[in-house]
Amino acid sequence: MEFRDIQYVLKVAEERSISNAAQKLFITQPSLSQSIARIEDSLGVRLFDRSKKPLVLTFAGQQFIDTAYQILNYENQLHKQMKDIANLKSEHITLGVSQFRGKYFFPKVLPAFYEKYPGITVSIYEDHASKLENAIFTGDIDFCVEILPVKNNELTATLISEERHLIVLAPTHPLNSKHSAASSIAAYPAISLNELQDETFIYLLPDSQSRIQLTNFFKKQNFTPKAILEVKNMETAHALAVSGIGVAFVSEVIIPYCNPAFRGKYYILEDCVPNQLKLGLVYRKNAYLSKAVLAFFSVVQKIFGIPSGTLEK
Amino acid sequence: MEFRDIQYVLKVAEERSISNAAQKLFITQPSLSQSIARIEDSLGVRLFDRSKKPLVLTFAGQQFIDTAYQILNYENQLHKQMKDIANLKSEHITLGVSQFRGKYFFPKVLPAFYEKYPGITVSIYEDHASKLENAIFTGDIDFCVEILPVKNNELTATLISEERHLIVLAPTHPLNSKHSAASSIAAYPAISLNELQDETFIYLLPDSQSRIQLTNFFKKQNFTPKAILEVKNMETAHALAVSGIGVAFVSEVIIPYCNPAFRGKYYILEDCVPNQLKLGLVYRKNAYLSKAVLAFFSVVQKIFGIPSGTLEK
DNA sequence: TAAAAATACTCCATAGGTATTTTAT
DNA sequence: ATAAAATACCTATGGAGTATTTTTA
Repeated sequence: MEFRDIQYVLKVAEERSISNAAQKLFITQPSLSQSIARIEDSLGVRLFDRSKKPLVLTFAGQQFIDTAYQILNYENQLHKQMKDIANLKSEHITLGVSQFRGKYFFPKVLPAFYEKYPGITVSIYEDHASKLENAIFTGDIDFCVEILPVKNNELTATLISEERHLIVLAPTHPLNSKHSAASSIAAYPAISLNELQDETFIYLLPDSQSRIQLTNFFKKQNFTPKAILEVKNMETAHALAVSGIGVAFVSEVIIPYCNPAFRGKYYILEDCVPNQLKLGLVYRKNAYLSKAVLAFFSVVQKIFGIPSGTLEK
Repeated sequence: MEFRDIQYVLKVAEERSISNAAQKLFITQPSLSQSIARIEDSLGVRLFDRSKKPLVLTFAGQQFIDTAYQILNYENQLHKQMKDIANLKSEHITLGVSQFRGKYFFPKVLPAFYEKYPGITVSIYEDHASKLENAIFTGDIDFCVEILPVKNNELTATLISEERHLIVLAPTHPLNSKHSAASSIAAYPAISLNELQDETFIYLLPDSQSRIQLTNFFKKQNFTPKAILEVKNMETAHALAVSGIGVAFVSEVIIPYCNPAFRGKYYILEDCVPNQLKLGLVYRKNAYLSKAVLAFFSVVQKIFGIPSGTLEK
């Protein structure tokens, strides 16, 4: 029993003639005669009563075509499903992102992605950065969005953007008077570590790239903050800095979303490499990336644009 | 896409290993690898992500097995249906019978048939004998039960029984005194045409075998009834004869079913060939007779027994 | 007797096999 | 280092072909 056999039987039943059916099936009559006989033999029943012309279905034949029709139905459905996936009209991807990042990433990316690939559904897995890489290995997610570099060297990444990380001071901070600070976007004035010698630094958790890279810089510069405060959330750090508790090192992405009344004064940390952190799409080395995942990557890259400037200095 | 392919994919999905699946499928690993690759190529999608061991289904693979499962489901159903028909656990036959005959035939035959072949359903097509033969040609029925011989020579028949046809007189008829007539079953006294010279004959319709054979006999004997009355139904003819309207020529089968209070006196018509009419199962020459029809034939023949005596004298 | 189906045989495409290399843990 | 999958190449089964006979309306 093969799909071909079913199609042959259905066509003969439809035409009530082996010769005519053979024509429609683009095979010869003897070949079709043999096929029908072979099918009947293998099933142990006659499907057609040849003692009449035009030939007629037996009871077994009627039952056969009823069930066979269902089979071809599902076979067609199967092919359609696969074709839709091949053409990216249907698919599903799962991606991980930190709770902090999702707020800025998805509103920027998903509308364009859904517009271009309406059939592809996206599952979002939100967790702390530390857990995302693990989720890749368990297969819970196809990839994740993270600040590079990745910790696990079984992983690799595609760079999608660089975002500046800035020192934020309270609007009332005395240091502001020393600089012509811009409080919003675009070019920020530079500030040096020396100037921040007496400040309380508001740190993120130790496993965040933002903190890792900042403290590595401090070590290289033999700089020790006067005091330290540790919080989980970058937005909390920002808010504390704006209220004058200390200084924080935050991504520029949070500024546009922040109510202007609650913004601080922003500075680029002088001579600091990590003032530009790299955002990447992270996945397993040698991972199979479905067409849908690659489609998502391409949409993300188009939206973020080719990262400008040299990053590896 | 063949059923084999589906089974291969399902087994690999189940085992999460091509090698293990190949073992279970009794083929070699390279052969199965090739098959899976061929299937994926033909569908244009990857079903398995080989970048991990044990390998894992892609989204397309999940969709595939969901639908493929349905297909195999219906394929199994199809094979079961055909097997049941081959084993006579399921089938359907349609048979024709005259309205008169059904009353005596089915109560005798169907209980035993249903007992032996509970899966075979029987459709009954009741019509006048004249229309039954036609129904065979239109395909409305597989065969019919009729008094032989058949009229159409495209048909043939299997003899199942002979039934005596008897002259019936009213219990009050003067002729009874000349014979030691038994009013019930078993041996009946003979009566000659001469004795019936002055009787009114109650005929059935001209196309009934009972009448055809009786009137042929009359012609051969140069006998002409004094008067004729024509009715459609043999039981009506019988009832009229019993009530003294005339004499009728009726099958012995009706006697046991008849209330003894309404029986007549029964005689064998002397020297008359048609006093034994042949009942047969009638079907097209060269007709395909399904196993179920043949099963029905065998049950009928067993119940009626091999017809006794010589019929062709 | 003419059209359809069955039979006899020949051929080749492809599923499956063996041997080996590549890949992943 | 080892177990699994992929690749290369070979073999043989069975579906489709042509030619012919048999059957049925």
